[in-house]
Amino acid sequence: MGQDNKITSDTKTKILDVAERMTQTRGYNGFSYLDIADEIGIKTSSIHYHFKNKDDLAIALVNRTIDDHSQGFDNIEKSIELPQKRLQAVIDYFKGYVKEQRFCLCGMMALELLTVSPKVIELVNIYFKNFENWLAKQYKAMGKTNSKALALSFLSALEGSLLFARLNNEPEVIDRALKVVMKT
Amino acid sequence: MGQDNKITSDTKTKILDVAERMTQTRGYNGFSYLDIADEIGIKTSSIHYHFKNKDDLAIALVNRTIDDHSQGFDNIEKSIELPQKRLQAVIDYFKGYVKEQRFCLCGMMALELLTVSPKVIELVNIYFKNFENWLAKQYKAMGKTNSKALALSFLSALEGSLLFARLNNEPEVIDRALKVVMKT
DNA sequence: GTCTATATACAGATAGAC
DNA sequence: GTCTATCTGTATATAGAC
Repeated sequence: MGQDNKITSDTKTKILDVAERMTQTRGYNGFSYLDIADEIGIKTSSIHYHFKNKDDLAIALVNRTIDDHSQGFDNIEKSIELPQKRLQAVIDYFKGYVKEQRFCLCGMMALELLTVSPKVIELVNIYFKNFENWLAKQYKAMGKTNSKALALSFLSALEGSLLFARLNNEPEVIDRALKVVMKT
Repeated sequence: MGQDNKITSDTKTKILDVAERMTQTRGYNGFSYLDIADEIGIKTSSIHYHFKNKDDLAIALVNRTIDDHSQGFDNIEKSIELPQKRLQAVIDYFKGYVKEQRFCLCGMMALELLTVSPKVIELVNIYFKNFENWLAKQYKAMGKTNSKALALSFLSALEGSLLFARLNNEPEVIDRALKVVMKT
């Protein structure tokens, strides 16, 4: 989903890229500025220059994901005609997380709810509202009257099955878990 | 699910109780021995006496949850006749987590996959296998031929919807998300 | 079984030189 | 924009007294 073309490779972007991956793989409380700095080959004070504190970094991460996935949804709609196939494209995108042992960034943040700032949680909610609305739009285009309910079921099954798929490195678990909401 | 009757109140049990709640609310990387000690009113060295290191604590937590939920499943089968109602009992149990801002303990551990020991992950897998098998058993009792697939769908939707229900303190989200797998 | 005292390591963060 | 140096706080953990 979104652009795979990370053109820029300035420090700020590198920091975001590494922090994003670490948040998805280890959780937001599972890595430090030193972890990022060491991987990039800079000092922690340089990270503080770009992101005054870790909370700023979290906000930047979620904001970037909101934008990135928003573009991703647009791209899917432009390139794929059938709503059903569009949903499958989303599934395939998340299946791609499994091999890298990534979880959904906003899902991870949502789970760390009580340890991050309210601003981050507010943004996480925006991310999921966007996601849910887009899914409902697809179900509506499929002629479903209960499109909102189906969108919630899809999203829940997606996040939950991603948890299990990642646990044992079995991407196909996602397909199996979502079969019910795909042929409803 | 399981026994609500925590009879013993010795230090070891108190530690487990607090650590369990903190793991479910803040994540396993979201609290320290000092957090536990302060809440109970003891010193961190006393925790180390009962659990040599934090990994031992994690293992004890997951083992206790496996036992507790195993009993819970037995109790549900003994007290409820209809498989459909049994599934609803499980849903209601997890809905109870929401008001306390708890997530599934093993789900949380599964998400922190790369920051906990292999032994913990092994136990988390056992927990979910037990859960899945019990669910499949209920679906089979309902006359479903695809009981294994339904069990996976149920479990995925449960974990995923719990994430969203907890995010905004809306227990009913779980019911809405699971409607599809409940009337399949 | 719980404490005090202590050790080592690392966390997030800032001041100021270059 | 990145560095060195430093600060304060906290993490996990151990030794040994009581």
